[in-house]
Amino acid sequence: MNIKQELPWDNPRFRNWVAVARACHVLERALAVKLAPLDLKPAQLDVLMNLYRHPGMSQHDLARRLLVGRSNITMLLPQLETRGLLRREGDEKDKRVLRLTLTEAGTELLMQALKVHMALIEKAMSQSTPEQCDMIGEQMRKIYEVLKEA
Amino acid sequence: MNIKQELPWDNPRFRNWVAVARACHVLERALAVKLAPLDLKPAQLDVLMNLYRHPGMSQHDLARRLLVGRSNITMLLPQLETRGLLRREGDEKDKRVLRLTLTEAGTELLMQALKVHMALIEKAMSQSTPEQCDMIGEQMRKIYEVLKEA
DNA sequence: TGCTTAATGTTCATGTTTGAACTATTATGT
DNA sequence: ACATAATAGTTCAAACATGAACATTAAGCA
Repeated sequence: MNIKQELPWDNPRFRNWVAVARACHVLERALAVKLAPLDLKPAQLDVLMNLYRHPGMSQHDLARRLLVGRSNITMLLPQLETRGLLRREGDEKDKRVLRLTLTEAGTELLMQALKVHMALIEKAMSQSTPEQCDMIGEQMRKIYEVLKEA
Repeated sequence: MNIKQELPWDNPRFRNWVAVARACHVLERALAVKLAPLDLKPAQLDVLMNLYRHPGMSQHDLARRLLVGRSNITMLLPQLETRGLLRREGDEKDKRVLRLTLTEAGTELLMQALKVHMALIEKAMSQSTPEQCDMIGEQMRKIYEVLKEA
């Protein structure tokens, strides 16, 4: 019985995806190290980034964008709110939802963190030509769309 | 004071990397769901895959390949060993190290899990041409090499 | 209107990941 | 040989993520 036939490692798609996953993983780890001086974790940076781009988001929307459970957000936010990085204010029309916005301090810290993040990404992506880089982004956005609801 | 100038989101490298991270994240989540019927987590699958490719690995080597702490491996292995999926045997020459190998059952389960994993990756990567796919893998391997020791 | 269903956020128990301190073993240098 | 360093693995407590059950509020519909 030839259990080994058609091994995934012979498949270019498999090997190449493994490379993607490893690159992601190693950049995430490096980011955690570089972010430590700011007393910020990658997950917290994700929160700040999303609130900057989408002020007034609800916790539910934030959870969906971060691909994370709602309870995770509930546990994550108090740390940032206590540090004065964001505000949670009840929506007037729908008393269930809490609207999230960055404070000045939150925006300030985000900008510092983005410098760190950006430097890492530059280091990683500067090896690709702009065309390659754009193509990668394009393919990845397709992948996200296909898997988002699977 | 123009804190907002030169925003990362205007930078193609940044936007494209964010797409990579999101694609990785969503595939990882989908994998966790599809693997649940086999009572296997993505982290455990990573262990099985690495032991299949590199039989006789030490726990330390495994930790380094998985980009994870050694204690994580210590906590992870007993679950798999108790299920009879792998063996841990002391090295003859160096009594500190434990050599890891898959059992028959472990190999069998790995093959089933790989079918699931492969199907997901096919779904994701089949949108790219073989040339695009190889280019992506090539760039990602470069990124891994650059960030590995940063 | 009332009743049912759905949505938002929280709580809590469980399982996972991490890093520092620890033991045991091997390597190195004098 | 002996003391010192380094290495492999474990333990433990703390941080973190997850999903189910829950309270509150809103929406749909008879």
